[in-house]
Amino acid sequence: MTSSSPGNPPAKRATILDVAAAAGVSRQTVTRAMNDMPGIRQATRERVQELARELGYSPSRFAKGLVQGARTSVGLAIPDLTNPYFPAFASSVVEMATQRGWNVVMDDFGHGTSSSLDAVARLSPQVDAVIGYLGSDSGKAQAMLGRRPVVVLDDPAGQTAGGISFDYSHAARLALGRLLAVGCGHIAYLDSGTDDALTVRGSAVAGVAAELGIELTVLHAAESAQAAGEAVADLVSRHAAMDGLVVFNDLMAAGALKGLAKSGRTVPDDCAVIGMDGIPLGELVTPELTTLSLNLREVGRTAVDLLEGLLSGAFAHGSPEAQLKLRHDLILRESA
Amino acid sequence: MTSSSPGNPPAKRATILDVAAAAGVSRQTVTRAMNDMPGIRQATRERVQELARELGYSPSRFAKGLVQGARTSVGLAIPDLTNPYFPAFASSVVEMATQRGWNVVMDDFGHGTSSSLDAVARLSPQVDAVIGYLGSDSGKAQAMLGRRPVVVLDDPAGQTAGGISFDYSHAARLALGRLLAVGCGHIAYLDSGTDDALTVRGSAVAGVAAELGIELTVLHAAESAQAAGEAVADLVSRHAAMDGLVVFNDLMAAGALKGLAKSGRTVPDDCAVIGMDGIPLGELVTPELTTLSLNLREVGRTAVDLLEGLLSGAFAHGSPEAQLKLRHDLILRESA
DNA sequence: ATGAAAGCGCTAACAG
DNA sequence: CTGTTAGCGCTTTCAT
Repeated sequence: MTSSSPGNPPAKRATILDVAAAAGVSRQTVTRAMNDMPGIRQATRERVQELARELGYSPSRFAKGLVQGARTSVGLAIPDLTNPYFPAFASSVVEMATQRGWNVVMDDFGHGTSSSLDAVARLSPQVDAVIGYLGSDSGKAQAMLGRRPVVVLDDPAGQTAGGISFDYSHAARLALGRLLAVGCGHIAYLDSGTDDALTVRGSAVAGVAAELGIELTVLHAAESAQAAGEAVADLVSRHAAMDGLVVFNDLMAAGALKGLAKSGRTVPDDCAVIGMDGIPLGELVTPELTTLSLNLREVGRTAVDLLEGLLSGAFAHGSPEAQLKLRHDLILRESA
Repeated sequence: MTSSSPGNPPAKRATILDVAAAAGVSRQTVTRAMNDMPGIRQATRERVQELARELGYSPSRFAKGLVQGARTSVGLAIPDLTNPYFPAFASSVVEMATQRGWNVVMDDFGHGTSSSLDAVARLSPQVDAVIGYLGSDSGKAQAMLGRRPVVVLDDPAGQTAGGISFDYSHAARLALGRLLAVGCGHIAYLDSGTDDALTVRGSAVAGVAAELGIELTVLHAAESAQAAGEAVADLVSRHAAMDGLVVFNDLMAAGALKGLAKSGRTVPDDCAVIGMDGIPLGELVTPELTTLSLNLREVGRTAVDLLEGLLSGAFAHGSPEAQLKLRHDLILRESA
């Protein structure tokens, strides 16, 4: 342990004045000692630092922020840290933010019944900006933040200061093209969600399929590997001819692989499978997953760059330059 | 967009005084309006709120924190968000912290060359406490934080306010017992790290093996699935008799499964494999991974409960009651 | 229902 | 090299 003896009650925090008094100097001298500023004798500096340590003094971040105009802190709102896609994204955001000396306050609204708006409400008093997967509530989130910029991901129509969306039509063309190329004649798409409403990805896939004259079977499952596996097993039992499958994301695709295996189908021979995301998980499953891959580091970097532009005034809030669109690459592995 | 018209420069933030002036009231009235406090006429409240929105006013968290004595904010220091174990842990910490109205500042020190100490240094000015996987630097981290408590995970000898460690001997007994029970005669353990030094887990496994009279082959690999796969493939080519394998964590175990498959070994028939962690990934790989499972929600809850006790003074910093030990369960799936 | 005064803990700008 | 003064933006008394 440090000098704080065990059992110390949650004693009132020491302030700079306590240290100054203990050292018999002014508080300015304490400031100089603590922040390694010039204009102080080395002996004084050390004595003050020592005293500060003994008193367990640490400067109030509020007082400091108030007077110095804080380092920026960004809120990161994530639906579900349990889907490996999101930590991968979070990781790159944290890295980029750290490089800039920002700090990131994380909120995961996946558990319990809380929504992205709850997350933003919790974050709002703590941060200068928000980056997040907010779904269609992003407009309300921006309203909550006022002038502070929100960068929303994957909500193409979002009314926020900045947005990053994905070119799912391009992705769909890549996937469907591949499936056609390997000779699939009966293609299905597994979307996320439990009702019949298509997600943004879903409608892009459906649109491209129509364009290509593909008769697409669409099915739905909750956004988990297990639900995906069950949905696929069910489909296979009713629709034996299916020989090509595109899945909403890699996590669900991993579940689909399981479901297919349990139904006695071999991938890719009986049925080719293409996921979406490009997370490392895809290389760990068997067979390894062919997938529409996003460069997660690029997504994180883009989000942070965009936010920086918004914060500095280089980009106007809500302007077209602040609406970016990223593309997937098709990574061929074993499943298709 | 909100009322802030596009293209607004990073104008100086509006303060409560600006709003008060615009509304022709005093700043207390603005405070009352913004915080839904009583003692203000409804009409006034609405007018002030409207003006505040128009001006893009949001209260300074520093001024507020200074005067109110902040909500607590905890730093979460994580080695690598890319290993699914850590986000799973982070997720439960975030959930528990959110329940208490705390907010969590995340730092991932996995990328670049930064260390856990760098992370703590970045976090230190921002937080009231730290929870994290800090390795053996935890003592220095506690020194950096002074009186503010550090809860370190997986550093049994750590000199911190609180600690949570794991009973690896118990885990090792479970795993080696299982391998013996399924008839393994040549057991290996794959540890994390590139030199010959054993990790805490490694020495527990070695100790129990000795206790049980097992001649254990120990190998090392960097903490990634790929490195683990290569190490195992290499071992198998030199040591064909190996028929049982315990692995440092599930991610590496997943890689080991790959390595074994590529070497033409069938799991579990040719070689049984047991991982450690119990993350969902284990159910997605083929064959599904038998593993020493930690209840991650419990770990997160325990860490946050412990921190709460430390913060409130219910537990003395560094006392034995603040050193907790958790146990793994053996979850039998397909790989052993 | 509203306003005035005081002060949270710190650092920047000047003194000395 | 050290101390004094002022003020960051807000909420808490306490008046009115």
